[in-house]
Amino acid sequence: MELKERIITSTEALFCQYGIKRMTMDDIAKHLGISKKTIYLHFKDKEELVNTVVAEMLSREDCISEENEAEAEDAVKEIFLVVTHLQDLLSKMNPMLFFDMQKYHPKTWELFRNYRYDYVRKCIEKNLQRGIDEGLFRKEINMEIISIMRMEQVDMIFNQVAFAPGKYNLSQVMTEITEHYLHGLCTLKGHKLINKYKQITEE
DNA sequence: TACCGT
DNA sequence: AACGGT
Repeated sequence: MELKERIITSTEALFCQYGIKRMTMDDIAKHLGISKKTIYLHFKDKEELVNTVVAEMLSREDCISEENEAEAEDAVKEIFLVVTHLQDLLSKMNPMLFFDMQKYHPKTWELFRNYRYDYVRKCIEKNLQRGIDEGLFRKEINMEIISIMRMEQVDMIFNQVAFAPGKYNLSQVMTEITEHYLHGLCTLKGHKLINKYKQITEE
């Protein structure tokens, strides 16, 4: 693997484990067994490194979303796949990553926000249309409003005021909120699938 | 690696 | 004092 790629990959792993702030450029260099100077040969400053790492993670998410869409036999299943993937992702990530981004890297945070409002919302709308076409989601819904609501729901999971971290874990909150979302969305035909996939997931 | 500026 | 940057 090329050195620049190695720097990105290794930094991503460190950020996921410890957050951004706690990882100094010295730490990153040490973990790679290279000198700081070498990092600065490929990245102008820490800001640029952070940006590149996050952009890489987001572009990987694009691919996974497309895979989920193709693999799922219907729109309800697609939501289950997305949630499972998100839970897996979150379990490997230190939430500090998000807070550090917000607090110390506003440019990167904006990239992240834009991604959510452009790409993620398109995915949600596509899923809604799919579910309607398949007769699984109620066709009366306003897709724009519901897609925005769904994104806000996912944001809420991180709201530490609403969901005290010690009291609930992210997976549990995510599962509960998703189930509630599906119940408001589905037709009778869709509800049967919720129960079917729920049982499979619980096993 | 040592060093400087913030 | 600690950390980004040289």
